[in-house]
Amino acid sequence: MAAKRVTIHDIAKKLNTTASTVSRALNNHPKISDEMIAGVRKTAREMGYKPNILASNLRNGKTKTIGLIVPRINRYFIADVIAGIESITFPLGYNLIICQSDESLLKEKENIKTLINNRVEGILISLSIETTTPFHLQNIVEEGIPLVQFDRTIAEIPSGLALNDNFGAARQAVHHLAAQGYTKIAHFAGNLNQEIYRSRLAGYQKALDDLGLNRNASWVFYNTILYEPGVEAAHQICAMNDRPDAVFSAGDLSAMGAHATFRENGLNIPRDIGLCGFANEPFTQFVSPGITSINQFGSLLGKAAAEVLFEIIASGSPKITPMPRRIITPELIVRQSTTK
Amino acid sequence: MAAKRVTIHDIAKKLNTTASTVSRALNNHPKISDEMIAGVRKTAREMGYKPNILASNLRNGKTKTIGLIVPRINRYFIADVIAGIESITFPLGYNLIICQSDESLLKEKENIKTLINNRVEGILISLSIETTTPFHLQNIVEEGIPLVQFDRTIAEIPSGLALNDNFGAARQAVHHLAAQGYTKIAHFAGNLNQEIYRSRLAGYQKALDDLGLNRNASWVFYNTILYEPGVEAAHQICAMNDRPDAVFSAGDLSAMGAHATFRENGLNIPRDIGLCGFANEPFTQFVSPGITSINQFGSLLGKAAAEVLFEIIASGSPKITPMPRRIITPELIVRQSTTK
DNA sequence: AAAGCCTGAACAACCGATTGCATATAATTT
DNA sequence: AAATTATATGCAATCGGTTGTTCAGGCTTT
Repeated sequence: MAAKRVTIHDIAKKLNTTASTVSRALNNHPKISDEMIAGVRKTAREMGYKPNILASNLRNGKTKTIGLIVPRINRYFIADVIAGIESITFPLGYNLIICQSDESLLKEKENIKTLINNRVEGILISLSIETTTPFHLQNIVEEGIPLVQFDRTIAEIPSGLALNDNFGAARQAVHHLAAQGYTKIAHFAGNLNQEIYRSRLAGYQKALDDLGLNRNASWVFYNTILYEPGVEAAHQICAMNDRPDAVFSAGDLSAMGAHATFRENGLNIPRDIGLCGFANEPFTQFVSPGITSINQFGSLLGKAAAEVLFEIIASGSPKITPMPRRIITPELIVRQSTTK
Repeated sequence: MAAKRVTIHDIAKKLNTTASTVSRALNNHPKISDEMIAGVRKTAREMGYKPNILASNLRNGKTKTIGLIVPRINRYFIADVIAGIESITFPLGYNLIICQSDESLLKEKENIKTLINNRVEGILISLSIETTTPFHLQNIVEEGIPLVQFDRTIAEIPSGLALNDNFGAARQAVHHLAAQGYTKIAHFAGNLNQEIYRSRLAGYQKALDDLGLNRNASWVFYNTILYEPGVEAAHQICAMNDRPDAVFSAGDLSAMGAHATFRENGLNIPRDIGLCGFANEPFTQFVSPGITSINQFGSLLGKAAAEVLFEIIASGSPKITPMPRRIITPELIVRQSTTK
């Protein structure tokens, strides 16, 4: 059983030729006779030859490997993104090394070191929540490794980008709420260290301005994307004198927390209060009333990120001007929670 | 700018020594003087030396790479499993090559070929839905590559295993339903080509027998794990004269379809009909009433699978008797849908 | 028929790290 | 002081492909 791997030298010996000829024959080199090619092919098959990709890569200075760093794999959205990335890299013969930063800057740095040591030909990264400076990313660029940030990104570094149009999507969501007759719109924001949540907040604010609606500072709740903070914020809203009549949340989980809390407090969704989430998690369609949300097309985002990376790789230099970027337009999925 | 990678030869030249000494120094070989070690370390750092893992692996005949084949990455459960696997492999310095079979036997075969060509040191696989014969897996074993199946498995092949106790969990769920006073229990089964769904069905049947309850053949619905089939089956149930008073589904999505359909038809859950799913998808806790389900501990399963693989690898032979296996005990999460 | 050209294959170096064996120098023993 | 042993390093082969250069033999050209 696999006692010993067959090499091109073994094939060469059997055919009384040399390894170089076998190598060229297997690669359809033009200067090898057709009979030789056929013969090598045949015995290679008979002997169960499998090329050693390591040796080939060592010689060629390639690794055919892409590194991927994500905060955590077990989120629906991220899993979808990974699926999209894989669908691009695998057919091209590239391997994917997947690392989790566990939302820790320290682990993210370690991951980067590992990937550099593994001589990956490119790195795809969605930043940890603790990442607010780009210094460790600088290492990647200095090593000459093509870099693409996706979803959670930071600006002060030259890299490819694959992003959702968070600003536009947020703006669209608020416009939708207004079109449904809601005028006092609150926002559950995320951690403003992160670009994506700043963009969603900005989109929300821009829409209010567009519409001439009131920007009430006490209607914006920060760090409110998980379930419990959503419950908490909803309680506060219920207790307000001048209560908002709609919530646009930067995350579905907090929207879900609010959903449950509003109903417990006897508020009817969508009549008394409208509710819109972000991410289109599967549960948004199953609860009753269904929660309007924003589909991020994770798989598309993953594909876009991988494509941008291969663009950079193909260019031969890790630094092109301008660095390529791809913006995915999310889709507003309207459900009962916002349709009066 | 990474113009050129620093090698041990470069370090050797700078120190007027040889590559072998540098190599030994970096590996703390006992016969190298402390000053030499310190000196090499220092200049290595100064020159920005990064070991070329490819060359090292080629020389050692190792690849430090594990292959993973899953039907599809974008399911919550699978993502969780991958996270678990990664948490074991990464700290050990192993890379993961992740492949998706897209539920296709053909792609699964291709994936296996790719992984063998990549000289992975082990393969973790959860089978595609089309896979009913083990012939292609046989190739892996013949190549001497340690193999572990997890979640979706097939019996007729010697391999490590990491499984949920589907039989026991199903049985427990039905016992729970009976304890709540339900006596006419239906089952939504999956595709019986797959061991996991056969086990769940068997656990269901065993529980009925344990309890002396009626095994009514028309109360078992096959290929009913997705949403739409769940809706369909629920309609059929509503139309029955002798209607079941509870459903144990082998999947959460079909349970969700039934949940919606029963309510549309004016049935009260849990009073008129009990409902239990399988997988503990996030939405089961958010809908109202919450759906009792079975938590599969994907992350634990992934860790178990990886650990079993490393056991086999450590044994030095891909075939040990008996092949190691690990059974994860899922947990019944009781919610309102089954508590009268 | 001699010179030149083509074609196809062999030779050998190389990618970068590892390691068994040989060896020079220093340290120890008698 | 000569012989033995230790210690630290150098040498060279190796892992398995790849590729620039060389070379042998047959074919064409004039």
